[in-house]
Amino acid sequence: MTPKKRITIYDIAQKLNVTASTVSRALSNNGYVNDATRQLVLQTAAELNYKRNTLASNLRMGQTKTIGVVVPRINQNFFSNVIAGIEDMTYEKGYNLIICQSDEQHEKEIKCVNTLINQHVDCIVISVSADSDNYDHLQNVIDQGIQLIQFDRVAEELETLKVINDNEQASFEAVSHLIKQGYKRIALLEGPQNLSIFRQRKRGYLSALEQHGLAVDDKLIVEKAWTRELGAAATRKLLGLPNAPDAIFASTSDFAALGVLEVANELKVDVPGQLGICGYSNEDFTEITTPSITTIDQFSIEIGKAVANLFFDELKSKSTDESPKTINIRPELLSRSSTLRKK
Amino acid sequence: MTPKKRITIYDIAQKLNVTASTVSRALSNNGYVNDATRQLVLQTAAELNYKRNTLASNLRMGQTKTIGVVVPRINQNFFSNVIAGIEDMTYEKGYNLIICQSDEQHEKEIKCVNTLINQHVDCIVISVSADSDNYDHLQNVIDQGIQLIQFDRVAEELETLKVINDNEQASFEAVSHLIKQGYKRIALLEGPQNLSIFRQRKRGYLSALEQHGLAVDDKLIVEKAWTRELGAAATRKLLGLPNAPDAIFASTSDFAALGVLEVANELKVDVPGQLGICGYSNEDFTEITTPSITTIDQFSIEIGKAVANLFFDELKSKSTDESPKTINIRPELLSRSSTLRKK
DNA sequence: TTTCAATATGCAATCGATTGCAGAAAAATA
DNA sequence: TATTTTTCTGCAATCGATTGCATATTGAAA
Repeated sequence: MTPKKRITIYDIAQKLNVTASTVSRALSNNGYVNDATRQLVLQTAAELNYKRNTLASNLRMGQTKTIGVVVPRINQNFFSNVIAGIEDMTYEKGYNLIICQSDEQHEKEIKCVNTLINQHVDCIVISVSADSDNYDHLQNVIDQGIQLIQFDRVAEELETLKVINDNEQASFEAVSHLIKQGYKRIALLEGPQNLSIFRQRKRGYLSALEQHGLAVDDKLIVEKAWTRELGAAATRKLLGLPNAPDAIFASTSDFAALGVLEVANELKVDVPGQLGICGYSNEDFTEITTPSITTIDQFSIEIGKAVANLFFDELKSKSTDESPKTINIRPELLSRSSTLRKK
Repeated sequence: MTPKKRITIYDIAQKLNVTASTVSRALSNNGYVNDATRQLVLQTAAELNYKRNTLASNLRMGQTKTIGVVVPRINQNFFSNVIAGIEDMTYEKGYNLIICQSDEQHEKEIKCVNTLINQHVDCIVISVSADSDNYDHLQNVIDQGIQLIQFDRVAEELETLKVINDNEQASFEAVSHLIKQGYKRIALLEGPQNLSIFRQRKRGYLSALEQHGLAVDDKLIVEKAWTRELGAAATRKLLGLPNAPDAIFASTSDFAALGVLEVANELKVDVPGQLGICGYSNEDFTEITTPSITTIDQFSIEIGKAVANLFFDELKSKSTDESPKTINIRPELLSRSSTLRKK
């Protein structure tokens, strides 16, 4: 790779015996330029294969038309769908996405956010990592005057734009559904309680039990069971209890639910007959397993679109006085075979 | 959002009664700076919450420490894993990734590439979209002096660094495996033949048949069946033939294989007894289906790492004379239940 | 013909960080 | 003490695009 000299507006200017100002105006279609001159510039630019240096332009304009996205995992269905949703809306408007992965690590999340700040992105979109409990880095984003939008896993205490699911409601519905199907001892696989979404899901679980007059049994609540492996391990333990559950609500993720299902199949426990299983987030595979897994659709693509729309709305309005908006996307329970005892 | 004035090195300089040069040297640890001064600068920078403006820095340095990645779909397992692999290696070295999605559209791919060129990324990594057959935009990348690395779906005629799978070999092995399992009429779901990977896979299929003395039946070869839906449709057609196949090699993707399996299950065709199914690329779900699907692991994360390593190697060597390297990652056949007739 | 507005282009500063060169100060050597 | 070397800091240019202001030209209206 010879680091070739790139063509700049000065090269075009020189060739046409005009100044860079004129070339710039012609290219950006800004201000007065003689039509003949403009045509010449455009033509020469094409001939020389000129590419605008976005760095220089952005530096001058103080605006990058770039949105930074920080998610725990790029390759998790929910997140990649949200990203796809964002991309869908921002692409048309000529915005770019820089995508970072926090790997569920607080330290890496901080680094990602700082990089994005340094890159002068116009907006940072984030779903915080599991082991985050300090949000100085996000406060920082705000202090730097960068638009901050949180989605799904949000730090509630920060006053920012947010796009969230009604997790408590969805969780309530899921557990109510299980109860209506005749399940009586419903276990909960819960996520890290420093994340509000998992607190909300637990709340939904508890209030559904209460509303239907079922007692809460702490032995049926398993902490931090949110991977396939942890879901499997939890299931082994739960099914070994003297008074085993007849349903497991994997409020953490479908991956956990998959772990549950696999152990159930292995132990020849009939699903949904002896054990009901409900997951969360409608990963693709939930439809394919035998039996298919009841889960909750979060409308991930819509979340992404909502994020993008929030950003553009805010751009237009510029109103600082109102308190920041929160968009609530209503999730939907998808009842599938893994919980359908009654037809 | 009040677009606040950000702190620059000039602000720090002013506060300490030195020049920006000194501040810059202190912050980047470059050249001579008195130790006391350096400490002061560092401290003041922290106090004022200074963030380096990467745009300005990059403009000056002519290097962005950013790698652009263009893939057809972010949310396809194979690609997100490759990205994860790249990220893994580049993150340590302080490189950023800008990720773009071509949505399998040639036009969008061109736009993505141009944006990345404008952004002055140091390297562009790409797996071309399905409907690409013209590679001027890639030639352009090279002409602009930007390192270009192709992976998986590559334009063979372009002399660039490449990381590929031995598709022909893998395909050959898969079909040989089917033959050894006693399947005699093996259908092929083939991908768009403008992409070399699909041509190679077809070649592997053909040579395996030939080598084992099986005749090629054109009726068993279905064009462009590479989504779940198309795979399903193809299967319906194939199974309706007077002389139906006893195995289907979905060389396009596991999604197509899934479509095949679903139709087989629906029609109560026994898999692997009456019909063998083999997919391609080891998507997560292939392990979960009933029966699990035989497929080919492409070692996607390794591909990503290889890409990153190629880039860094090239950075070091700067040797232009050699012809560009191609790294061949050997894929591996994973035989699972969907093809195991004999134990 | 005079006057004013519209159009076209250039000049020079700006965005923020970096760096070669030069001069000054400090330290090391003769 | 004189001389050389090393360290420290400032000046000013640079990266490439944009834009306010000034000047020049053209055309239209008075």
